[in-house]
This record gives sequence, C-alpha cells and structure tokens, in this order.
Amino acid sequence: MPFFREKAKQEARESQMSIEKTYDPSAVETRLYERWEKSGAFACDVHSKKEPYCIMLPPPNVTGSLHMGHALINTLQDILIRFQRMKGKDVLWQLGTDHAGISTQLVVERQLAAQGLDRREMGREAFLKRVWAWKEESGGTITKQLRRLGASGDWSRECFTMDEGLSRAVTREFVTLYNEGLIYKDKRLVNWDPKMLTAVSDLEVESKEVKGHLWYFNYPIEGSDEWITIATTRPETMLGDTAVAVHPENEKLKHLIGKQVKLPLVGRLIPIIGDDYADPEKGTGAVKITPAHDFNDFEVGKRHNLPMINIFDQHAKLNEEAPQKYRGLDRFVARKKIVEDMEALGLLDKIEDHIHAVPHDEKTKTVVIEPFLSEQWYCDVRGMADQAVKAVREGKTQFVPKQWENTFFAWMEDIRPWCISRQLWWGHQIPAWYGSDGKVFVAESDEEADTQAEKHYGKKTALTRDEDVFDTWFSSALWPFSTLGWPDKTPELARYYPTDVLMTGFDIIFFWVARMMMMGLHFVGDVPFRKVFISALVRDEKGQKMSKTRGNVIDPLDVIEKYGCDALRFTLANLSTPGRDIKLSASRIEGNRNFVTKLWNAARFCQMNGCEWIEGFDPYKVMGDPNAQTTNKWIIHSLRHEWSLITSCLEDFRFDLASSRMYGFVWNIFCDWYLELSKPILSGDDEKAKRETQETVAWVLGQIFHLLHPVMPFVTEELWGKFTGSTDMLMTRAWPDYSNDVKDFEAVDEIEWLISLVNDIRTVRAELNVPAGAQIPLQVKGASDETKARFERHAAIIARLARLSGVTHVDAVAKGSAQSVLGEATLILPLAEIIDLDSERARLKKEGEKIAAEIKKLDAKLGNKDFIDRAPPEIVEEQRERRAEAEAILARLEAAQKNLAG
RNA sequence: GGGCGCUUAGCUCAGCGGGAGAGCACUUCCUUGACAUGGAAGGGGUCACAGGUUCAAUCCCUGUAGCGCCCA
Repeated sequence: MPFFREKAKQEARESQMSIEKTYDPSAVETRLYERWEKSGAFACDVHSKKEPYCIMLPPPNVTGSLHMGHALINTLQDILIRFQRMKGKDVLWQLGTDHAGISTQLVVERQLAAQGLDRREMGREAFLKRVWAWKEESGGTITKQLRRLGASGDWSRECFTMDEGLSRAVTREFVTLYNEGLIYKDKRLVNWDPKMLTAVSDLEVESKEVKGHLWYFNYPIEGSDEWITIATTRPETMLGDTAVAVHPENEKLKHLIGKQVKLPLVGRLIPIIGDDYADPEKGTGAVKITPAHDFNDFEVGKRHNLPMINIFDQHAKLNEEAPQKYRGLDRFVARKKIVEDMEALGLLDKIEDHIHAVPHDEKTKTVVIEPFLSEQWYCDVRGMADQAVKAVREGKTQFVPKQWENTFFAWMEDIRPWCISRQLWWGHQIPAWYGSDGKVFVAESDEEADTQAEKHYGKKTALTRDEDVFDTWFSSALWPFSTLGWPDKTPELARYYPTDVLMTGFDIIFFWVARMMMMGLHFVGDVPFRKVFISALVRDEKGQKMSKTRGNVIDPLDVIEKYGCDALRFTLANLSTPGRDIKLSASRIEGNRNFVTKLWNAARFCQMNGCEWIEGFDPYKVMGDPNAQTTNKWIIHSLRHEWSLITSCLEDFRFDLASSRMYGFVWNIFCDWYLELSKPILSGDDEKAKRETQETVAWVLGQIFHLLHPVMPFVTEELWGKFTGSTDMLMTRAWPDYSNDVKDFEAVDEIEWLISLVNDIRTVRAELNVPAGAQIPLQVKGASDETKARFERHAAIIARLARLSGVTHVDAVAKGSAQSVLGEATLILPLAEIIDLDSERARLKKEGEKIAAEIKKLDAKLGNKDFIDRAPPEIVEEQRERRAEAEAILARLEAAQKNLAG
C-alpha cells in the first residue's frame, strides 16, 4: 500500500509540473492573477531602498467599462510597470477611478427617466444617494476588467476622485487659487447645455457639420425706404439683435454706418455700426449682432458698448425678452415661426442651403450647445500655462512622440480662462458661501466660512453654499499628487512625485495633461511626470473609429475570452507604432494567439527532452569552452544580442519593435532553428553534448520567459512554473542582465552557413519536386578545409534537416546533377534519375538572371568615378566584395547549366 | 482656412541615405516523435506623383494629389 501511495503522489506531482498538451488561457489567467495579487507583488514599498518608478493610471470613469482604448493604454502601462519591476525598481502603478461628473450624472438621469423620475423632483440629497448607489453597483466593473487584462497595479492604494482625501485636495486647490486671485466669478457667454442645464467648457463642445440654411433678411432702415440685407444661420436670435455691423471700409455699405434699422418683429431701433468683424466678402457684407447669443457678437458688443439682450431661458426656450407671441417656444420652433413671419412681412430676401459647423455636446452629440449669458467661476490659467510651456520647452517633461508637443504648445499659448463651475449635482461642491447681500466667502469648511462671515458682518450670519460643482477636470488635474496624499507632505509624495511616465490618448492632452502640468507646477513645484506617452487610437479593421452607434466596437473582454489575454496584449503592443492609429483585426490577434501556442509547445518539447532549468547556469562557461557545441554558442550569442535590442526598445517605448523582435526570435530563431538543430544532439549518444545542450536549451527558454513576461505575463508565468518547478514568481524575478558582453562571431558564421546550406538544399529539392520523404546523397565540390570540417561537425544535423543519405566530397560533377552554390563550394545533388531536367534548367536560369541583374547594378555603381572617389572607402569595398561573390556564383551557375546541357 | 500625420506586397503594417521586409492571405508539397493554432518551398512591390540635394534617395528637402485627424 505505501508503495502505491508514494507512486500516486509522485505521479500527481509530475502531472502538476508537466506541461499539458494544450494551453487553456482563461483558467490560467484567473488563477495566476489571484496568485500575483495575493502575494503582494503589486504593491509599492515606500520604505524601499530601490529606485522608485511611478505611473499614474489615467482614472477611467467609475461607472464605465473597459474599451479597446483602455485595453491598449493599460497594456502598455503594464508592460512598462512589469519591465521596471523586473529591472529592480520599486514600482508604483497608482490605480483609481474618476467620478466623471457629466457622464455619470447623465447615466443616472437616464435611469431615472426610464422610471419616470426627475432629479429635480427628487432633490439633491436623494439624487446623490442614488448616484452613489450606482457607483457602488457598477464601480467594480472596470477594476475587474483591469484585473482581467493583467494590470499589475497597486490595488491597495486604489483611489476615487471623490474620496475624502482627494476631495480635500480639490478644496485646497480652489481656496488657494482664490486667495491668490486666480479664481473669480464672472458673467459672460459660456457654452450652455440646455438639456443637462449646465455650463460646459470649450473642450466639451464638439463641432458637427450640419446641413442648414442661410436666411437673408431685409432690415428696414429707419427714416428711409431702403433696407439692409443680412444673412444668418440662426434666424431666431434676431430677437436679441442689438446692432447691424458693416466693415468700415466697405465701399458699398459704409455710408449706412450711423443710421439705424428698425428690427422687424420686435420694433426696436438698433444702430448700424462699423466693425472689422463684418467681412465685406462674406454674405451680404452686413451682419446682425446678437451679443448675448454668439461669441463673436459678444466681442463686437463689448467693443461698441451694445446692450446684451438674452432671449433664452436655461432650456433655450424664448423668454420674456422676446415678443409675446414667441415666448415659451423652443429655439427651433421659434426659428421656423420667425422665418414664416419674416416672409409674411416680405422681408425674407432668399434662403440658401448652407453647411456649417454647429456646436454639440460631446457626450451624446445630440444636443445643440447654446452660447448663453451666465455667471460662472473662472480660473485664470494664463500664468500657469506659461510655466507649463516653459517646463516642456526646457525638457523637464518630454512628449513621446515629440510632435505632440506642438499640439500642447498651440493650445497652451492660446489658452482662455477656464470655466470651472458646472450646474450639476454630482461632483465636488464649490466651497464658496454667500451672505444675504451676495458677499462671497471662500473657505475650506463651513466653520471657516462662518468665521469669515462673522468677521465681515460683525455678527453670526447665515450663509448659503454655492450649489454648483467643479468641472471634473478640476479635480483630475490634481491626480498625480492628490493620490499621493497632497496637500499633506506624505512620504509617498516625496518619493514618487514627479512620476516617470504618463500614458494617455491624444484626446485628453488639453483636458487633462495640460491641466496636470499646470497644477503640478503650481502646487508641488515640479512637473507631474517626466515623460508623456501619447498612444495611438484603436480603430476597427476598416480604419473606422470604434463607436457604439457604428456598432463596430470590439470588446476587449470578448477578445480575451476567445484568444487569451496574452494574445490581445501582444497584438496591441505589436501594433502600436508611434504616430499611427491601430487598425485592429481578428486575424492579427489570431496570429498572435498562435504565437502563444508556439511558445507553449516549444516549452513542452524542451521539457519532454530533459531540458531542466538550472538556477545559476552560467552561459559564459559554454561560451568559453572550446569544445562546446557551436549551436549552443550561437544561441547564447543571439539571445544576448536580442536581449539588448528588446531592452532598449522597451526603454524607448517602442513596444511594436520590442514585440516583433520577441516574435521573430522565439519563432524563427529559437523554434525554427535552434530547437531543430538541437534535436539530433538531444536524441544522440554524446552525453556531454547532450547535457550541455539540455542545459543551454533550458537556460535560453528561461530567458525567453523573462524577456516576454512584460508583454505576455500569463503564459510566461505559467510556463515558468511548469518548466522550472520553481516556486518563485516570474513577475518578481530580475530582468536579465548580460553585462558581460559574450560574443562569438565564429559560431554565428558557422551556424549561418549551416542554415544557408539546409535552405539551399531544401530549395533545390522543393523546386525539383524531390519527394519530401526521399533521402538523397549530397556531393560537395571545392569545399575548403574549414567547410569540410563544418560538414563533419554537423553531419547528423545536416542529414536530418536536409534529408540526406550522406555527404561526399568530389572533384567532378556527375552529368545531369542539380547544383547550387554556397560560398566557395558547389553543392551537387546527383539526381539524374529523378529530376526533371527542364525544371532544373529553368531554375538555374532564373537564379543566374537574378545574380546577373545584381552584377549589372553593382557594375554601374563601381563604374561611376564619383562613387569611387566620394563614397566612404568601406562602402566601395563592400560593393566590390559583393560583386566578386556574385561573379563567382554566376560562374558556377553557368557551369552547372553547361553540365546539365551535357 | 490654419496645423499635424499618412501614402511601401492582395490586406494590415515595419524599416531605412548604400543589397526592398514581417504577419495575414495566396500557390505547391508534407500528419517526419513539441506544435496542422504546425513544418518546408514559392509567387507577388517603378516604396503615391513631380522636381531638388547627394557619388548614391523608398528614406532628406520642396511642391502636387489622395486619405485621415486636430483646431477655427
């Protein structure tokens, strides 16, 4: 009994260790993620002696879900995080979510609407309770998804922008800026969302080309029979006109300046003014001026001291400033009515079709945003913007790719005061209180405001708090330091700020990056990040933007389910060429899933062949051993080379190049050649060579796991465990460092020769339709002693890979043989019996033509005196060598043709 | 209108001042003891167009065209 029990135990152990035939990503991914997270390996260590490395996750909307753009940006961040962690840094990937004022409120309002409820009827408190409930309910979605993606961030430090600490930071921000005179209240035109009933910033407005009309109205000139014709895209706003403008140098119209027109439908007398804004080339040369409903007109109005007549209420319905018959009408209903009425009065000159840009809300893209006169809080960011520009110009923060700096500069240099108040309920309520006389008290708390008021009024006074909340970006602007504990002077802030890299999409350079730069410099005194990496936009395979309305959204989780997380991560990394959008196609992901499978099977092969990982294996010993296998020296040399390239690609954010190199190395070097070359040794009798090869194979495979881990964390971790039996986690192991520069160009030469040899023979065989299974003899003519030695050393490999029955060195070529040229030697396949002479002739002819063309090109170059005189000598020499080689090959190809001709 | 980017194999894209590359797709062959999610071989490109710089341009410069994005 004990014996069987022992045996069963041992078998169990073995099956747990051994690599199964197929890889099941979803089971493995979930298990490994839990293991990583439980181990505490994601957490930073503020007391660590290691160098810190920090990335702030751009906080996704708390109630949102992961889309492909998130998948991309978070994959790239995780690659850097894992890479730097392995490189021995104390890594902090700060995670968290954003309350996303408008979006979240919009979602909840819609939910309410579906139940026939309205937030106004519920009241602020009940509504907010509802939003918090929704946040609790859906807030976990995105974080679960991040986990599914393999994100190795520090969950223990997860933040939410409306957490107490972060809220305190926002209050401090506002109060400080207010006390510095950088925040003020002002009544001016804002972009108004008449559906959400809030101001929005310029950035939150999206222009859409809309087919509309240009209406030409005749405005009668007072005291004459004449009229002046104006063109407008918004007839309804005429009710708020307070002037008509013409260009002061407009020859045809300038005589009218100073006269008045009687505004139709209203009867108000308004002046005709001269202003450059009226372009004589555009429309009729005369424009109506409606200062309260157009940003340009607002400026004209200010220049000419025109009254501002606001004809809309907050729903963009006509108010009591409009004539009785229009009051209460929606702006678009009023538009129609006014056009009809103007026509009835005979004042409608004509209507033209007109395509023009109409501002829409950027969330739903359905509501037309209205320029609307209202009182809002503004932040004067001019000075801070200058500081931010200066920091970037000085290279304190660098954009990658660099061209985005221009975008940043362009916007910063043209920056306008930032409207920071929103008429929403979900968000940070503005810490401003008003006395009954309207006096403002800005303070960090109720109590402080009361104290201020008491001081001011000389007695306790009841205050009312401002109902508005801040623009969401007013709080996210603090993210790089509010998450680290600011305004307190925490050890985290001291250690991780400035952060190393910020990764984000170009679409929020203005919204977010610019504002973090400004606030970081202003409040912490240094840039918030050293590098800003701007990622590509993920499109569908036709190059269209993914959007719900188009229905072309690829859900990253579906992809992960189908192909595994590593395949998706690898694909995203591989496609992210700087400065180019990503067109994501299923075939690409599938191809990379196959890569994962390839790696899996390669590891399985290695394990089946007794290649056991030896901790502490010393590759330099193999390199220094004159009797070591050339294949092993070659692969060690190649791996070291690959390591240095992959490392520098990752350091340069070239995820595309890094992943391509990984793919090429694993598949085309390691699997296609190294493992194939190793097979005869692994199954041979030379115990020393076998052991050395087993060890080297295992070592190289282990290094591959390390190098691939940042991009493909799951399959590498799983294989690491299964292959090495190690209880260490790969994710916390050190990134390889082969600072000892091992090189062996002789081994490289030899293996490259070997590969060419096998390729040449395979080509001849395939083109001459030699049956794949047939073992044929090879004769070699003109081989040097070195080449002969190589044939000797690799006899088994050559026979196996080229399917040869044997190799002999000869002095003459048998009639009717197929021939190929390799270096100084001629390869002869005496196949007179089986080959098709015509196809061999055709093959040789084609080869010859190729070479001849090359010689011709080289001759032209070398015959050019300027080239000889002016090109660098080594280039000239290189071309000469190339020509000599080509010449030799051509000669032997011609000999082969002759031999065939018989 | 201003700015930026792109144009390389059928498709998606690397690359780069001196020999045109990958993946996918395609054709032919192969179930050879890791892998058919695989192996082997092959076809396929005036590197958008026109000028310029250079001994040499797919690459640098200028212009043109087409496409895309951002801003107004």
